[in-house]
This record gives sequence, structure tokens and C-alpha cells, in this order.
Amino acid sequence: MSETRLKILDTAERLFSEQGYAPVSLRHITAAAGVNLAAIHYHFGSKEELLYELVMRKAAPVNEERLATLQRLREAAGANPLALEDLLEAFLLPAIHTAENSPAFAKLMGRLYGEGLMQEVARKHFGPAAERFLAEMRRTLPDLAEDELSWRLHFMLGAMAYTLAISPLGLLGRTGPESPSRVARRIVAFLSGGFRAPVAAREKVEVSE
Amino acid sequence: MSETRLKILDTAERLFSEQGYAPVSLRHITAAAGVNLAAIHYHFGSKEELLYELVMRKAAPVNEERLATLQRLREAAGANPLALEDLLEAFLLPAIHTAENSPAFAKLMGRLYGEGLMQEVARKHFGPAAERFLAEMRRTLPDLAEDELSWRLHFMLGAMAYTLAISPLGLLGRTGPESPSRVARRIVAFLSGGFRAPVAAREKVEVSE
DNA sequence: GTCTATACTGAGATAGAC
DNA sequence: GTCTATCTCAGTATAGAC
Repeated sequence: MSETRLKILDTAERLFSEQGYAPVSLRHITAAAGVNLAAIHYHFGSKEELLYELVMRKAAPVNEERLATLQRLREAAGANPLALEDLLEAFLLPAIHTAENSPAFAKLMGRLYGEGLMQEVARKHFGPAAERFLAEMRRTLPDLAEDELSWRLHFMLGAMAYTLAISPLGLLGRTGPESPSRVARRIVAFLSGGFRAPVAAREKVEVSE
Repeated sequence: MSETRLKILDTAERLFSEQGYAPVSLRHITAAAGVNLAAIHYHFGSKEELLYELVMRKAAPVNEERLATLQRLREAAGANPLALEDLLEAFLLPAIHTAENSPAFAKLMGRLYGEGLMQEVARKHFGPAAERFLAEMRRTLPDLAEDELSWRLHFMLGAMAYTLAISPLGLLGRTGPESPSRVARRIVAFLSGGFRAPVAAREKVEVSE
């Protein structure tokens, strides 16, 4: 790997994390990295491709950790399905730890989720882990219909991405900053309840408790 | 309100909804609206301010509907707390209906949630409704600690924003397109389970703190 | 194969005449 | 209030030096 290429990646990661994607120009990046403007085009092709490579580089270890944890859990469980909480933790904790180490980058990732940009990254990178994860989920929650499971995973991703992206000083109530492990426990508890919820057969009827 | 200003707002809303924010230039908007380029800066100051006004305009009725539904529910319930599912529906359905009528705009809104821009919009617009909503939530779930409730509302917003923003042809599994009311039932069921979940007392590996 | 200098097109923003 | 003309800066593309 060329040193120029590496300098661009590192510098861009820093600047994007600090200021977001759009406000950082290629000229800022190349000036800060001490390389020529055209080097970005040569090594990456476009600004978007640079972002893509950058995110992939950071996301890879997250996914590897997910798969490794899943592997360990599977071996420990033998022929039994995994505990729902363990499964959720296996997926959430690596991302939360990354967010802990580089909060600005996590914020960037969360923001990119909302833009079309992350769609491809997510598919390519979280895809493989997601498939393994999905398979274990089916086994842990065998009574959940396939489409319902997909939707619930979708909701899970939303809760997770939002939490990683938005500062914990949310707009509702006063949450205050908290240690990532505590937040993780909260999410896992919430999502467990969601996944275990009975499927809605709700007709609009007045019912009080 | 100037007619020029109105034409800009309408045209921008249409174009942003169709193509997203970044790809639509001010020149596209003014050309399509039949007004002068400089008119945008005269009336709004910048492209971002234009987006802000536009979102505010669209968000207002959503919030009014939320508050109206909440009001109706409160009157019908007398002195009793509201049913959790009703509460969630009161918050979610107005947004989902808006998404139904203009899906591209919903996508745009969902995207903005993750950016600093929406923070202010959310505070200013969803703020009042959120406070009322929060108060009812406390009443419906009196055993939930205040901070836990705040976090769970946070997770709820994430699931919602993500669902509105990302095309339902998600990255996990195959969800396929669905009628908004069906999606709404799925989210409400999932979130109900989440809100009712026991608070995590999970001490699997207690090390830190 | 890498990197540099430089040019091109289109973006948002602005000044000042009317 | 509105328009024309113009400014600065963005991402991108290319020609050619090492």
C-alpha cells in the first residue's frame, strides 16, 4: 500500500470524523495530508469512493469481532439455541466499543446510515455477519415468522444506529452521558423485550389494563 | 407570504423529495419554479435555511395530529393511564401517514434526524408533543425509572426514524414493501415489548464500575 | 506505476442596479 | 422585491513529469 494512499485515508478519517462528510473538501484533506489534490482521484477515483474505503477499513474489525463472538457462543451452546440476550450482545457490543474508542467516527457512521451512501457498505460488510446472525436468530426464536423477524432486526438496527449517532443528550427527557456498558445493557433489555413481544394481531378495540 | 417564496417552497419540496437534498441545486429549483436564482437567498438566506423552513412546514401538521390524538385518548381514558399501544400509535401513526403520502420526503426527514439540522427542528417542533407524550408515558409505565424511560424513548425514535428513512427493502433478510398500517402494527408490537421489558439486572460479566 | 500542475464545469453566495 | 452579473470554491478530469 502506497504511503500517500495511507496518509489520505488517515487524514480523511480524522477530518470527516471531526466535521462530517460534506463540509470537508478534497483540498482540505490533501493539504492536511501533504499530498497533491489529484492523488485522491488517482488512488480512490472520487470523494465517495474514498469514504467507502475508509468506512470499510474501520468496519472490518467490528464485524470480525461479531463473528468471533458468535462462533464462541455457538460452540459453547452445543446443539441448543443461543440465549437472545447473548445474541444481541454479540451484535451490539463490538459496535459500541468502537463507538467508545472513536465517538466522532461513530457519529459519522450513524449519519451516513441515513444517507444513501451507507447502503452499499452495510450490505457488503455487515451482510455476512448479518446472515450468520439471522440464522442464529431463527433458531433462538423459532416461532417468529420470517418476515416479522426481518422487520424486528430492522427496528433493532434503527435503535442501534440512532443511539450510536446521536449524542446521548437526546431530545426527549434527560438521559445524560453514560458508560457504554450501561447503555449496552439498556439496549439489550429493550430489544429483548421487542423480539419476544407477541406478534400484533391488534384490531382497533378499546382495552384498558 | 410572497408568491415567489411560496413557489420556491413548493418546488423545492417536490425536487428534494424526488432526488434528495444534495443533488438538487438552487439553479434547478429556481428554474423549475420560474423565479430568479437570487430569490432563494433573498427569501431564505441559504439552501440549508430553505430546507429548514420546508421541513418545519411539513412537520407542523404531524405534530398537531399527535397532540390531537393524545388529547382524545386522554379524555376517553378519564383518570386512568393510557394503554401503551395507544400511546405508541398516537406518536407513530401521524408520521407514518405522512410517509405514506410522500415517501421520498419521509426519507429526507429521516435522514435529517441524524444531522445536526434536525436536532433543532425536532426540539422546536416535536418538543411540545414529546413532553406531553413523555408525561403520558410516565403515567402508563409508573414503575419505569425516569432515566430508563428516556433511553427507551430514545430507542423508539431510532427505530422509527430508521424505518421511515431507509427503504423497506432493508439490508437484513427480505422484508419487502408493505402497507404503512401493517408496518405500524409491527413497530407498535415490537416497541410495546421493549417498553414492557424488565430493566436489565443482568450481571453476566460484571467487571467495570 | 505514482505523483504533480493545472484546467473545466457547476455549485452556493453576493453586490448593486432597477 | 427582484434581477443581472460576478465571486469563490467545490469535485472532477487530464497531460505529462518522475
